[in-house]
Amino acid sequence: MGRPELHPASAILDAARSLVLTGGARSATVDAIAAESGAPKGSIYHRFASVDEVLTEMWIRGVRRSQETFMEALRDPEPLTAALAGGRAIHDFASREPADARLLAAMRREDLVQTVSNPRLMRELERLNRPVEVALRDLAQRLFGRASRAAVEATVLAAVDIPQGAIRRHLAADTPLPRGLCDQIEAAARASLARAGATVSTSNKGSARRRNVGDGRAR
Amino acid sequence: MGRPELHPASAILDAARSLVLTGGARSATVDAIAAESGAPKGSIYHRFASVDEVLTEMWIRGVRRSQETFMEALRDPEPLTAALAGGRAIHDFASREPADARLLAAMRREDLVQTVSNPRLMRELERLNRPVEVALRDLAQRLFGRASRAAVEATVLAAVDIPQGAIRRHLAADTPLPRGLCDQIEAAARASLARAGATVSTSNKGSARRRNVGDGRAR
DNA sequence: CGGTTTTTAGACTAATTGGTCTACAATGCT
DNA sequence: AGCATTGTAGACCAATTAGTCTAAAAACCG
Repeated sequence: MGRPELHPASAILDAARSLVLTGGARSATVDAIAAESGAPKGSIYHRFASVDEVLTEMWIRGVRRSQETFMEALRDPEPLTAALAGGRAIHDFASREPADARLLAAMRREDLVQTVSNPRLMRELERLNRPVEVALRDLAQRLFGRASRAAVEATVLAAVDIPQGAIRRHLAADTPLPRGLCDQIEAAARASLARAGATVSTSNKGSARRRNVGDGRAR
Repeated sequence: MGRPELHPASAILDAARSLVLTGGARSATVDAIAAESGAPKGSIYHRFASVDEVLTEMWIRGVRRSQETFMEALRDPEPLTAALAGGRAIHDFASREPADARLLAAMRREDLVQTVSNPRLMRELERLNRPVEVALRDLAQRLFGRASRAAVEATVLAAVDIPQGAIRRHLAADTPLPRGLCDQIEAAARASLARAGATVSTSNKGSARRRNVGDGRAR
């Protein structure tokens, strides 16, 4: 029913993403998005209430896409395997979807929260990461036998922060990920967890046994 | 000689940085910088040719500051110690200079290069990282006995990417770095280097001996 | 003091930007 | 065909933005 769309929302988001990637967040104006996508301003405002919404939806789309495989990886029954698979999922997503991965490396949630006014999008931004946080909490519990702040932090470090740090420079430079990086990420994540095992345990006064993260001596 | 300055350049850069940190790159307009710093537009344009120059100088200042201690750390005669000290320097800089560290976590060089027109600043942006690259190349040579692409990549991963990845989330959220993070970074960096030792060596057909990075078996 | 230099101060202009509005084109339905 | 619906198209407007310009303030110097 109705006229078929010539410039789908996804194409507009793609154009916005392309602009952000090549010219920074400041260059993604409505006119620039219109020029880049070929869609007239009318069509853009027909789908989105404002530029902020375009940018926010663009970012949310990228996060959702990246979360899919990551969450899947975390479901592995063996917690250490799950943590390392999470890192691998982040690495692989960067190879498979470079545009979205580069976007997530270039923009942070914090950059959007300030400007968004639409309450629906605000809530969405707030809740977007909840499932991942829950999954990581659960993984921390399985890894360390508890979900204390230190345990969760160590889990996020190994499964998210180290992998993201390892790929970020290559995403920014738009160069392929070096061979062997994946293995180095895994080794780094493994070692950080082992090292955290000691810390988390010592703050535990010895009540609950450590699990699955080695003896806490990194070497 | 001449009227004393009421609004020094550094204060204007501070205001710009504060805006970028709290409202994203889009919110750092001349008027906003003027309001934030208290300096009138005239004073801003008296010192800087354009907003782009303000943002670029602001970023360059932050990079310079962060490079100082990092380069110092890399000078350690023992290469493995130097690499780990580099990571520690990045970690410590984030605690000591949170504003600049947060800025560097929020903005990338790539976001500036596109918009800068001043040739002096363009060259400065290009050369800014050279000394660090040279030092890292040298460190790779000392660590792996060569400065192949793989060796340099592994060195940068351990000394820069992993530490930066470990602190980025905390900088974005403006929360203090967790206790024990520094040790976990060190363990991760150490393991990534050990793992890279194997890769770098196998691509070497066995001619030059590995040095200083363990036997290449992470565990 | 009068002259010079540097900075402040902000009114002003031109361009860009976000956003609105109306006319119309292309489809499905009856 | 006639009508409802959905999307295209871009002229148009108001607000913001970058950047200019002139006047004067505040220091130093001889």
